[in-house]
Amino acid sequence: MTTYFEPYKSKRSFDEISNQMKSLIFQGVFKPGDKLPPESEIANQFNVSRQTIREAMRILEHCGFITIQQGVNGGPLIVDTILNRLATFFIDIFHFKKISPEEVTEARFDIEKVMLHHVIERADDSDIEQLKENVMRAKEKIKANTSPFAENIAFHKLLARASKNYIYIIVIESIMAVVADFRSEMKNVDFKRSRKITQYHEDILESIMERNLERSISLFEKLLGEVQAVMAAT
Amino acid sequence: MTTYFEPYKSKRSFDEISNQMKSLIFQGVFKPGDKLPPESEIANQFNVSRQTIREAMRILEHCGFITIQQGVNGGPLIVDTILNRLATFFIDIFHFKKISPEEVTEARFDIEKVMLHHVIERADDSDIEQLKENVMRAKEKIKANTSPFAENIAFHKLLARASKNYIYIIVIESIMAVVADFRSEMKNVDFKRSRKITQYHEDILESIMERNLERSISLFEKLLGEVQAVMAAT
DNA sequence: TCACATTTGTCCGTATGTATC
DNA sequence: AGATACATACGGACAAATGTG
Repeated sequence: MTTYFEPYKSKRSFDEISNQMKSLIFQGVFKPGDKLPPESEIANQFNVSRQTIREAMRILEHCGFITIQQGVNGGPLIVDTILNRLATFFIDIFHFKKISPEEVTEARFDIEKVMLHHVIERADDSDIEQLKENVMRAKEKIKANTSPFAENIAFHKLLARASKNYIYIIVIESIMAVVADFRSEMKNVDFKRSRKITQYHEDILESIMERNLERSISLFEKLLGEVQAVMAAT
Repeated sequence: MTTYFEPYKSKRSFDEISNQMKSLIFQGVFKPGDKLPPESEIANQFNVSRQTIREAMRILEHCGFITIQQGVNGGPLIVDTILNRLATFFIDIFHFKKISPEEVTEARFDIEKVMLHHVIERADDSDIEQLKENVMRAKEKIKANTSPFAENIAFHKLLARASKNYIYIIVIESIMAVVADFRSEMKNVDFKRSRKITQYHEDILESIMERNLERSISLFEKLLGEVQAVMAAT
């Protein structure tokens, strides 16, 4: 039995309002960078109280569609932080369900390896350039005796972008957020391993520039071993 | 420059409160099924107004940690609908970023195929049983001349569970939500193709029971062709 | 069936904090 | 530095929903 009619009004006003605003954003009526009127005026326009608007704002804020600033010329600002929100959502699931690092590493490398097929095919000059810069910055950090961890994480996000498939971007971005979260709980930093990982990244980049799928896959497998060792040290 | 000290109090009270409650849930102090005190009492305990608590509740609700009921014996109830929330999040991204169905299908089958390695290895009797029931229900629907679409979607979610890796469960659950959302926007239902898809599912299940990886992969590729045809008809 | 108690949903008015000009 | 405009927060009130006697 399917329903044919939408209810005249959803149960709660703030749900109705946040949904309406969401669909305006989807339609492109509001775009990132646009400023919304202050709470009080939105309340007037919808003919509801400010409290109701505030609860709707909490929802939109949590979805990554708006941020809110206090003070003169403040108020709700349309933004696009939806990927960040998704990443924190993944981290929440991870804490809640107590997923093991081994599980994450397994799926992550599975997925990255199939993704690599598309990267080898579709990476353009801009992707290569960004990957080069990433490896360069990582090597500089190593020289300065600081950890290249952030760059090593970013390398995989850049790979996902080079696949030109947004699903991979979403998934890898989320998984790497979990990986970073794990690492942030680790006490000791293993510099030797970080250096090895950066070295593999450089080699993988080279194999991508050669469009050499076999080599890149086998390098990825070696990288996996290194990462497993790091994750096991948790 | 890293920060060493947390601020005594985060900027906004409702953020502080929702974060505190989140971590209590992570620690297992509150478990699904538990009932929280009514808003007014929570407000008293935190020594803030009811309005502040309501905004914190909006956040927790949106994260999938609580639902709220009105009336006597109502109030906030701890639940675990986090996967549903994640799925709707994916759908939002999908609408916002206007991802094409082709992109989804490509990544989906890439990922499902690597996942299949683990399914073949790890599927236990309970998984097989559930998959059997799923295919049976789909075939019954076809006999009754109704669409087995819901069952066909569920088949892939069951496969993910059989992989015994929670990352796959999360990812496939989310992607299939997007696929279902797509389909819900489609006008015409192609019964012939639905029937073929269910037939492939039955064959794939058989190959899993045989622990025959090669056969299951090749069946998956044929299934991909069928699904691509359906998605192209959007 | 009806009244009642409890709890969320919504409103108004007001005060305080904060960022900008 | 002071005025302005905005979000944050408080308290009290009533309406609507929902289970109970």
